[in-house]
Amino acid sequence: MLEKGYTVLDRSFYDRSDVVKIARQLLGKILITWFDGQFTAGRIVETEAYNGAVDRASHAYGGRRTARTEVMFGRPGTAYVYLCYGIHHLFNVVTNKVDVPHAVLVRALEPLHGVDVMLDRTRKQVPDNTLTRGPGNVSKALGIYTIHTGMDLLESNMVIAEDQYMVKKSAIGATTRIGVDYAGPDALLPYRFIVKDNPYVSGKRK
DNA sequence: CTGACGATTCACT
DNA sequence: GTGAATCGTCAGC
Repeated sequence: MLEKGYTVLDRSFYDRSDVVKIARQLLGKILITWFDGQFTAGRIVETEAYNGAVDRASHAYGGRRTARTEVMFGRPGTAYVYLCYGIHHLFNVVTNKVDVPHAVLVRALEPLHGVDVMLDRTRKQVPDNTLTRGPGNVSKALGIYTIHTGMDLLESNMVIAEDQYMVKKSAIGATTRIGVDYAGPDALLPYRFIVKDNPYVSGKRK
């Protein structure tokens, strides 16, 4: 099912303690879904790290464990999808060991496969750089909804893979996270990673 | 049970 | 730059 040359990331990639490092290393990796026989994939060009219990910007701040946040306490490599503003579905991948609620939000992709399907799902006419720009658009283009929360990204029809492509270190930028002003001092942390100059990267901040 | 609100996006001024 | 859309989640009563 996977394109030749794509390798699904192993559990060990996610099963590490430094979520900030994982967020940075996810740049250049490929998010793939094949729902209803429709294959869509894009290269990750923007991520944000959410550092669990000690991060005021995280849903799991203070170890808050509820029905919604429960998947973040689960196995590394699990999808955490939730509804934001009653409209947008945001896709994250859970990292670190069980009971440590780390997660990385995928904020933007560069489309690789299934652009026609993405256009259909987003009801757009032209494949411009807004197609998979911003976390709400990423999920919409790939067909990701809250029903997919808890899915294993190693053994399902939604995975993160890699190929030979590598993002140059000099092309990676780190900034503060978007839309987390409520997090006080933690809003200032450089936990957002982007591929500089990529047209699919969201936001106006550098 | 109720109310306030959000890891956003888009149309409009 | 401003504001609406829209609903699940969660704290509080």
